Amino acid sequence: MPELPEVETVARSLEPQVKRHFIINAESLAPKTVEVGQQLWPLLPGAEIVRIRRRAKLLLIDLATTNGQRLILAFHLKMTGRLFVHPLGFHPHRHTKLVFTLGTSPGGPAESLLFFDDARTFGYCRLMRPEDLPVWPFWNKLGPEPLEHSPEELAEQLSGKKGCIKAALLDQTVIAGIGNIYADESLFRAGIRPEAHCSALSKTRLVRLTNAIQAILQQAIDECGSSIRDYRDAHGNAGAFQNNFNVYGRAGERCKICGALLKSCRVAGRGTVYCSRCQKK
DNA sequence: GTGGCCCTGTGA
DNA sequence: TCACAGGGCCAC
Repeated sequence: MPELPEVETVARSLEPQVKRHFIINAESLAPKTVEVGQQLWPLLPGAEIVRIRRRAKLLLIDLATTNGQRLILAFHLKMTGRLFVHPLGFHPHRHTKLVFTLGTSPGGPAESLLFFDDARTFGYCRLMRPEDLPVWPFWNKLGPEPLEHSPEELAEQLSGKKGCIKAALLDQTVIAGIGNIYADESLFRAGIRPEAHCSALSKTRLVRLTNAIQAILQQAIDECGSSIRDYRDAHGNAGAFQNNFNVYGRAGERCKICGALLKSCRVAGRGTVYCSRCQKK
């Protein structure tokens, strides 16, 4: 569920709570959650949290160890991953995968707890050195950030692709950070059918689409993301953008623009909702 | 290209 | 009870 706006919101809400804090202890309650980097785990105690940032749907925690080495904790929240800061004494529950004990000096005392919870266990974390990032295939292949390039540049990314436009939007190597919700919402706003072939779309329509992507992602960030059921920011607050959905989750309801019944189908293996009157191939 | 897999909570 | 939700990866 967390897509670009949700991960951005988590990063923004997490940073003021943990930046310049030190990891006193790092405990993994579910070994599979740490996909890569268990051998670096002993370096975590004493490490300072320098920065929280986002790339695509990844949340990155930049760390400086006691001997000045840099480390990166990369989280993919997938559908149900959450990062929360809790007061000391807060107990892990059945979905808690990682517990970081934090303090404001390297040797303690402990002052707060950072939990990584994940009900569906699709999420993961990788502990890496900075030089490991560019040789991580997933990272290496990520496409451009949709809010850091012009609509024309993003349209160019989509223009040569084979297959349907929704599959291209979900492909993280084409444009990074878009998932099922924002793909459907962007296609609706641009008046394009999800199953339209990229090759059949004019440059004008592709630019209309990339403009829609930018507007929707920015509005979603401004509203702290979309909360369907699981997603919360690092304070536990829900987002508000779900109130603006035109199509996602509204199959069988009326189009807000034309009143037609919204249709659902499967495109690129994902549940897809669209308006057959407002959206053309 | 599609479909299965990972996994659990939800709702019909 | 069971379909469904879905990001990324993999086999086909």
